[in-house]
Amino acid sequence: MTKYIKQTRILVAVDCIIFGFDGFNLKLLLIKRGFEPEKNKWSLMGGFVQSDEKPEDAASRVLKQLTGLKNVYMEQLLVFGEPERDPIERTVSITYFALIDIKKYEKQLSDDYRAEWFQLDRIPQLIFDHDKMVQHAKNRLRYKAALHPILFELLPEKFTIPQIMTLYEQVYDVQLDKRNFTRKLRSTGLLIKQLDKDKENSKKGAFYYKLDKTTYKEKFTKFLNFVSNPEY
Amino acid sequence: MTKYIKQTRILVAVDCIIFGFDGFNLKLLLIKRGFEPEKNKWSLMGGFVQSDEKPEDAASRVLKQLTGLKNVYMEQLLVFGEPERDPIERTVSITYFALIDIKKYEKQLSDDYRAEWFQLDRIPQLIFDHDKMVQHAKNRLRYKAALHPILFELLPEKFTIPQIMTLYEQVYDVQLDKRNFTRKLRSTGLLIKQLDKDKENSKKGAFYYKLDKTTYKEKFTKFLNFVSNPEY
DNA sequence: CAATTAAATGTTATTTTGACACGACTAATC
DNA sequence: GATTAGTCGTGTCAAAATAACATTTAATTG
Repeated sequence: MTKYIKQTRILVAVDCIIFGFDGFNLKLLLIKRGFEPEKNKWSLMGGFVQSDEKPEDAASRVLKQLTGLKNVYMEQLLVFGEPERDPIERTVSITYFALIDIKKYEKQLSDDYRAEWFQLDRIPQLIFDHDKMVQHAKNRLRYKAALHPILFELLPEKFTIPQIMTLYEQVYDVQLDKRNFTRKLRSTGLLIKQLDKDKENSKKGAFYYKLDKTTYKEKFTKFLNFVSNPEY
Repeated sequence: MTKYIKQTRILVAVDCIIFGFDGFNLKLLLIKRGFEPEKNKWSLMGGFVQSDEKPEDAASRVLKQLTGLKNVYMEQLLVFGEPERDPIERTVSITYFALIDIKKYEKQLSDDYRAEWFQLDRIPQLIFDHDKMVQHAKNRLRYKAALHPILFELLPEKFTIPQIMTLYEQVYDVQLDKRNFTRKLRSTGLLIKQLDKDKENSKKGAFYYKLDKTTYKEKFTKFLNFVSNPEY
C-alpha cells in the first residue's frame, strides 16, 4: 500500500498540567525550561511523542520523569495546534492534567528540571500558549470534579474533612458551609472514619478519613448527577 | 535557531462526529470511505491538518466539504493516537463533534462522499478506531448537554417542545415526563413562544418556540449547575 | 484551670424534584 | 355536521435536596 503522500508530518508533543494539594492550597507544578527557545522561562513539563508510543504513554513518561510517580490519575484535555505556537517548528501539543498527592511527589523529588509548585493565583507567565493550557485545565478540573470524586486523587491516603473542604473551596473559588458540606460528603458513602486525628492544624484535631475504594469505583460515575441518572 | 532534531513527525488528522436530529431521532452522519485502505467501508468524515492550518480550521473545512455548512457548533474531543491505528502510516487523529440542523444539511447536500445519516442505535461497523470515537462523542454530548443548552444547536430556528423533549430522550436514552420537562425548560427563560403551530405531527398541532439568543448567551454557562454556582 | 482555637454537630425554611391524569384542540372520517 | 382519534398542554402534592444558621466539644497553651 502507498503512503499518504503530500501530507505534512508534524511534531506531536504532550504537556502536563500537574495539580497538587498541600492541605492548604491547590498548586501547579512548573519547570524552568532547560533549552532554547524560551530557555529559563517557566513552562509546563512536556515532551515529544515517540514514534512507537501512544500519546497517553508519552504523558505518563513525561510525568514520571519529573515526579518519579507512576499510576497517576491523568486525563487528556485539549490539543493546542496553532501553526505558530512554537516558533522553532510546528508542533501540536496534547495536554493532560495529572492529579497527584503532593507529599508523594516530595518523596520522589528530582531537581533536574528545577521544578516548583505555584499557587494557582500566583502562576508566573508561561511560555508559548501554556497559560491557555493551564486555564483550560482549571476549567476542566471544575467540570470533572463537579460530577466525579476525582479530587480525592489529590489527597493523601488519610485526610481530614476540613482538608477536603479547603480543596473544594480552592478548586471552585468559593466559600462552603462546613455543616452542609460534611453532610453531603458523608451521604456519598465514600468515607471511612479512622480512629486517629490530625493534630497538626488544630488543638482539638480533626479525625482522619480514608476513601472507601470499593464504593469509590462503584460511585465514580454517580458521584453527583444531573439529568437525573444519566448513564455516562 | 535549530530545529528539534531526531524527533518523529507524525501525520495529524481530524475526524468529525457529526450529530443531527430530524425531529424524531438523533443521527450520525457517516461517509463511505473513497480510498484505500478500507475503501467503501463506513467511516467518519476526516482529513489531514495542513501545514499552515489550525486543527480547528481543518475540522471546519472538513465539515464544510461534506455538509456545505459553516459556523457550525463544534467542539474538540479526544485525540486518538495509538501507533498502529492507521495501518498505512502513523496518524494521530483529533476528533471533533459537530451539532447541525439536519434540515440545513439537506439543503446543502452534496453526494460526493456518499454520506448517510444513521440512527445512533444502528451504526454500522466503522473503520479503524472510529467506533471508539463515536462512543466517546456520545458520552461527551451527554456531559455537555447536561450542563449547557447545546442541544438547541441541533434544532431548527423554530421548534416545538415535544421535539426538544424527544431530543433529550434520545441523547440520554431515557423516558421523560412531559409536565416536568416542560416546567424545567420554561424555567430557563430560553424560549420565546411563537403564535403559529407545527401541524405536521399532530392534529392539534404544537406551538413553535424560538430560542432567546440574548439569554442563550447569558445562560450558556449556567443552564443547569452543580457545585452551586461555580464559575466555569 | 482559664483561655484559645478549630472541629463537630442539628434544625428549619425554602427550593427543587418526581409522580401522577385529564381536558382541549384539530383534522379526518363517516 | 357529528363523531372519532391522536397529540398537546397543563396543575397538584409529597418527597427530597439544599441553604441558612450557632453552639458545644476537644485539646493545647500559658
